[in-house]
Amino acid sequence: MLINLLKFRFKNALQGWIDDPHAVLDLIRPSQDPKFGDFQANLAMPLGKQLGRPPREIAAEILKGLEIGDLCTEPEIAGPGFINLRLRDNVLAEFLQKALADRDRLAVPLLGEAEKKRILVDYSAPNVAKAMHVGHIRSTVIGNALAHILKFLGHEVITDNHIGEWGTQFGMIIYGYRHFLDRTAYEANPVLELSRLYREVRRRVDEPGSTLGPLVLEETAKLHHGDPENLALWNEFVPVCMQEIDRMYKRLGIRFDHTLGESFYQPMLAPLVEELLKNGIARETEGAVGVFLEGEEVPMLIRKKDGAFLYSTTDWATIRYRIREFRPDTILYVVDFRQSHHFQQLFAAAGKTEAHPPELVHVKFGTVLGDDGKAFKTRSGDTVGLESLLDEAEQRAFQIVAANDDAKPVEAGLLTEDERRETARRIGIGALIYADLSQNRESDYVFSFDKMLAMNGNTATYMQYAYARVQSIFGKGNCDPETLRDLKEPIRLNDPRERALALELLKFDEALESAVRDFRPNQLTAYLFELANRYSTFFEQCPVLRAESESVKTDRLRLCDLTARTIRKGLELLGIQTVERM
RNA sequence: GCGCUCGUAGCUCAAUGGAUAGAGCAACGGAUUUCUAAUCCGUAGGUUACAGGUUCGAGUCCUGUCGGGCGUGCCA
Repeated sequence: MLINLLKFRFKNALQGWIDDPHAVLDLIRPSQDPKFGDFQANLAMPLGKQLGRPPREIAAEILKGLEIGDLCTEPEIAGPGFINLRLRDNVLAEFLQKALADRDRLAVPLLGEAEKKRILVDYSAPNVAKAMHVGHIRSTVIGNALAHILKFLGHEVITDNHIGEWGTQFGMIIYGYRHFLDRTAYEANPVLELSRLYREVRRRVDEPGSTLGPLVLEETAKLHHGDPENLALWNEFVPVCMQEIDRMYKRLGIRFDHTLGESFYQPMLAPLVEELLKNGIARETEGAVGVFLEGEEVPMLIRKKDGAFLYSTTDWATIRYRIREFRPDTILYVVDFRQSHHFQQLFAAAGKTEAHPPELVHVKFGTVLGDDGKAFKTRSGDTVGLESLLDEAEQRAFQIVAANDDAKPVEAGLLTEDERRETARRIGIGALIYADLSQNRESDYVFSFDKMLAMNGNTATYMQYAYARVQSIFGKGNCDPETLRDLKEPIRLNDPRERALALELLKFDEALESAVRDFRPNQLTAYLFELANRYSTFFEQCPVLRAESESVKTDRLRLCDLTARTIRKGLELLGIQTVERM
C-alpha cells in the first residue's frame, strides 16, 4: 500500500527524462535502519551511472520534480545518493483507519483482473505404502500456506493431493503381505503392519546378492496389468491407509479441493505411451520406452521393459489431465529438491505434447537432516512418524499451558480442562507448522525435537501470546473492539513505539506479496515475528488501559485491535490458529 | 566423471545487488506488588569457506579452488 503510493509518485517525477521508470522503481524499499527513514529510494546511483552524472545530483533533480510533500516530511539525500523518506504521521493514521475499517481484508488490496491467475498447487502427496513421517510435513505445510496466501491475494487456487498409491512400493507391500505377514499385527493396526512389511521387503531387496527385486517388480507389474488378486489387495490396503492419512490432515487443519491419486491416471498411461511412440516423441530403448530430451545424457523412461509404467508417465498424464480439466495458468509442485532433475525432464517433456503448457514451477524444499548432517533417521533407523510428532507437540504444549495457568492468580480466571487441551493443541501444532515455515524452504534443516517444538523466541507461540495479550486488554477494559473500527477521529501517534508498530502494521500486504513472489512463506513468518516484536515493545512501554488520557487510550486500543487482527489473519494464512487466552 | 545445490556468530537459521551482515537458542547483566515474564531492555559473539573478477556498490552475480549434500535409464 504505502510503497506503491511512493512508487507512483516517483514514476510521475521520472516520467519524461528517464526512458523506463519502471525498471528502477523496484529500488524504492523499506529502510533497513530507522535512522534512514521509513523508506529509501536507491535509484539515483544506477541512474547516475546511466546518465554519466553524479548520483547525488540526480537525486536532487528527482526531488525537484517529486510531488510528495503531502505524504512525507522533507526527503534527505544521504551517502552516495540514497533518498530517505519519512512518512507523515497523518498519512500513517489515514491508512490505519482504512485497515481498521476493513473487516475482512485489513485493506490488503485484491489483485486486479489482469494479474489474477488460476494456480493449481500440488502438495503433500504422501505415499500410502509408508506411514507419513517428518519429511512429509514440509510439503504439506508449505503447500497449504502458499495456497492460502495466493487465494487471499485474489488468485484462483486449486489444490490437489497427488497421492502415491500405484508405484513399486505397492509391489513390495503385496510381496511382503504374501510372505512375511504378521496376521495379528495386521488386524490390530493394518497401516503399521503394512509399513513394517514395506521396510522388511525393502531391507531384503537391498541386501547384497538379493534375488527378491524381480519378484517384487513382478507384483507391481501384475497390479498394473489388472491382475484381480493384486487388485483386490490394493483395494483392501488403500482405504485403511487413506483413513490414517486423513486423520493427520484433520489434526493439521488441512483440506484439499481434489485428491486424485496416481491410480486415477492409470487408464491414461498406456494410451499416452502409444501416442508418444506413434508420433515419434518417445522411442524404444533397451526394451523400455523413453523420451530423449535435448541436453540430457539419459532418456526419461516412461515404460519399463516389463510393461509397468513409471512416475514420469503418471506425472505426464497428470499434467495433460490438469490442463484439460482445470486450465491452470500455473502449476506449483511442492516437492523435495531431490526431484529437481525429474521435474526438469518432465517440464521439458510436457512442452513436446502441449501446445500451450501452463507455467510449471517446482517449488522445491530441502531435506530434513539428523544431527550428523545425513537424512534424518531415528536411532533404530526409522523415520519419525508424523503422528508421534503431533502427539509430542501437543503434550509438550499441554505441560507449559498447565504450568502457566496454575501460576496465575486465581482472579485471572483459570482455564477449564477442555480449554487447556484445546489451547495446547493449537499451540503445539502451531509450533510445529511454524518451525517448518520459518525456514527458507530451499535449505535443508537439521531436525531437533526441541527446536521444532520450541515455544519461545521466534515461534508461533510468540505471536499467539501477543494476540492473547491484546484480547486480555479488551477483556479487562470491557471494550468491544468493534466499536473502534469506524471511528472518524484521526489516530495520533505520539510515542515512537506507537509509530513503529503502526508502520509495521501497514506492511502486511507487502509481506504477503513477498511470500508468494518466490513462494517463500518464511517471508510472512519473518514479518509476523517483527510485528509481534514491535507489539511486545509497545505493550511494555505504552500503557493502554491506564493511558494518560481517554483519547490516547482509544488510539492505543485501535492499534491493539489492528495488531491482533493482523496476527490472526497472518497466522491463519499459514495454517496456524490463535487462542483467546493462554 | 558429469549435472544441480549448499558453505553466514558456539548452535539453528535470516538477509528482492544497496548504507555499519541481522534474529532465535545458548552465555552474561538488568527489569516483575504486571493492561499475562510464553515478555522486555542491555552486553558479548563475524575476514559471510578460500582466491580472483564484474559493479558506483557483492553474503548475493561470474570464474577457479576446497569442503558437504543430492542427482546421474527401468524407485518415487
